[in-house]
Amino acid sequence: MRDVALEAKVSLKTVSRVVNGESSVAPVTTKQVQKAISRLGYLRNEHARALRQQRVLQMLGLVTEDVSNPFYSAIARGVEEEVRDRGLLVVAGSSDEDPARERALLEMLCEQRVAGLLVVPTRGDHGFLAPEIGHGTAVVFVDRPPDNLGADTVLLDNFGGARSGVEHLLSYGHRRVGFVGDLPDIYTTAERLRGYEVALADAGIDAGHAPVRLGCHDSRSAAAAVRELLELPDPPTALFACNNRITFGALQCFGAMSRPVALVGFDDFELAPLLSPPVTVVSYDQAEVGRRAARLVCDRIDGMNGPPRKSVIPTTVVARGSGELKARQVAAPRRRPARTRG
Amino acid sequence: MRDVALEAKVSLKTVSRVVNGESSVAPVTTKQVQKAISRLGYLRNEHARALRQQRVLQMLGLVTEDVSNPFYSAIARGVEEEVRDRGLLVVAGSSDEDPARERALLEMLCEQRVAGLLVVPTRGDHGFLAPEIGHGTAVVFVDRPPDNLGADTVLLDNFGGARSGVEHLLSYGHRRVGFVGDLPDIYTTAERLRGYEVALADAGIDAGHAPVRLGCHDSRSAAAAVRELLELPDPPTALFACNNRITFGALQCFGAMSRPVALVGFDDFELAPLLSPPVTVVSYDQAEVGRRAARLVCDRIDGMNGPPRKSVIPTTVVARGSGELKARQVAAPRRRPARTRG
DNA sequence: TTGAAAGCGCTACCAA
DNA sequence: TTGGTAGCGCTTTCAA
Repeated sequence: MRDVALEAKVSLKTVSRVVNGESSVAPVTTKQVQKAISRLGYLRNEHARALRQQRVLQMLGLVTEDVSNPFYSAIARGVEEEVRDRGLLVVAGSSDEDPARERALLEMLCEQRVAGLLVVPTRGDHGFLAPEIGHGTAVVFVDRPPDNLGADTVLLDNFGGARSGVEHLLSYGHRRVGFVGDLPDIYTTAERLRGYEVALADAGIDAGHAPVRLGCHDSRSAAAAVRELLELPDPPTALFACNNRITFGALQCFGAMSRPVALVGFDDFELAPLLSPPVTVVSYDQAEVGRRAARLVCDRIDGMNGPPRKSVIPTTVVARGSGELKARQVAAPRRRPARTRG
Repeated sequence: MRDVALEAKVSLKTVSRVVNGESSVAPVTTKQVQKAISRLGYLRNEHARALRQQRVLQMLGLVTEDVSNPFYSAIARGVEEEVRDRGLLVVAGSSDEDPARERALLEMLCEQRVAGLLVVPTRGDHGFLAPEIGHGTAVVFVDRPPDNLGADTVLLDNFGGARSGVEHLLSYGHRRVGFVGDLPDIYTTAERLRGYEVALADAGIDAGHAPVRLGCHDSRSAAAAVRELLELPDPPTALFACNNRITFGALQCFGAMSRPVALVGFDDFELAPLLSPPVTVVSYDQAEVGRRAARLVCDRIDGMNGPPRKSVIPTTVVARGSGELKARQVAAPRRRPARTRG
């Protein structure tokens, strides 16, 4: 900026005024300065601006489990759409469900003085964010509530969605409905499992002895778990898949079977209508999760005070075929012996 | 930091030394300072650091067409993995193929003084980046080369991949192979179309009259284009889909047909093996695109000079079923009249 | 081992 | 309409 001032033969302050589009500059001077700017390829330094103005960076931090998982990248997209007009950029990082990595990311983002933070929290305590929130950083928790911390939160209707999905299966005559999910210490898994159990209980089915497999974090392990369930002495005729990865695992497993059992999965995905049978899912507006979180965080940036707010995104069952197979249509699976015994 | 100094009853400089882990501080002093830091919840200000040190922000900017497209989010993931250990964060933005929006994003990122820029360029001139590159910003172009600018580039083997994919189809006896793609002013489309044409020409087929449909940017329009091709008087018995969106469109269209034509698509996707028939694709390591681009940009950040480099990611044909239908197996499609005529 | 002072690039404030 | 000066929070340099 100093160089520009020299080049244009005006004062530093005048250049500053031109760069910031202040009105009180003579058109001739403005021209001169702009010429000097483009001659020198000058670009104003946001650090110095932010420092002087006691401002934060025009960025939002977004920490999810994995930026390449479609669920999270849809959220990222929603956030971006919502804050585009405010000139905010989005810094996205993947925690890989590792609390240490998540904390490292969040602390880096705080040091960079981002305007706000959107977090899909891993398990464990997030109390370390309390001082930041105290210092004015806007923090919103997404998809899972924070442990040990009061902060704005956007959640899905996990319980209601899972319950409706399972009820949907029950309404087609199934009595033996399996559940496959990730670790139950993940909030969404626990809530969906609860929805499943309540749906069973309401139908007079003993949820205590229901065919449940947990701890599946990828489609491979989910496929193995599904196979296990289908090889039980009294195998389920229908399956509830707790998230998109589990659904993919179940589909992998079905690929090897002559006839699939009924299936409803939590999370919609682009190719669901193209599979055979097309996959019935518990669906919701994924980008809206991001948009709503961004709105909450912007409110706080704009100075809104008050107690933590909670926003819940509704879900709907989208029937496509896989969830409408009737219990009596589903063949009692051929009792294939496990490979090791074969 | 001043407050911490007062609280710990030491000088500003001593606090700075502790914060930066410099060795020349007495252990007792260090303890005191650390206590004061945690009491006050102090966090150092990266703006002031960057300003004083004439440093750039510890961030990489990544501008793609759409962060929620799996192809681009896989790249983002690759970039993140590669730079994680260097403590770099990734700011990701979507251009939506709009040159103005892309330019706005890139200029914001430059103003924020990011350490480097990774760009999947839209059509149009990128000469406006030349001064930035001159000022030392590391820029790498990804997936498409820059117009009118010398810069490091990571590309796929678009030509070779498409050619192999089409040759694969030809080897199953097809003589009438369709091509559906996006606008040909997108570099990847043009290269893949060229690969298609060369493969046809090498097989003695007149590429000039081949069934080609371009300008499809989403799966909807791709599905319409595929339908058009299949309703031609002399319809193709095989189809080459120019990218993942086109492939999805073709699959949508096939869903309504009794028997699909042979299909090979550029870009692999998670559910490809689960469709019926499983989808044969031209595949490559998506995350490696991001990793390699990140390596190039880091080299430049580390001061490497020299002429622009180009890195080409190899592709392979992954045969799964849809691309191995023989020409004589594919039924001459029933000549369904167009809806308006029906 | 510790501290004082200068200055990074910019804008707020006051003066002309 | 313009310009000078101070200072944002930090690190660098030099001195004690």
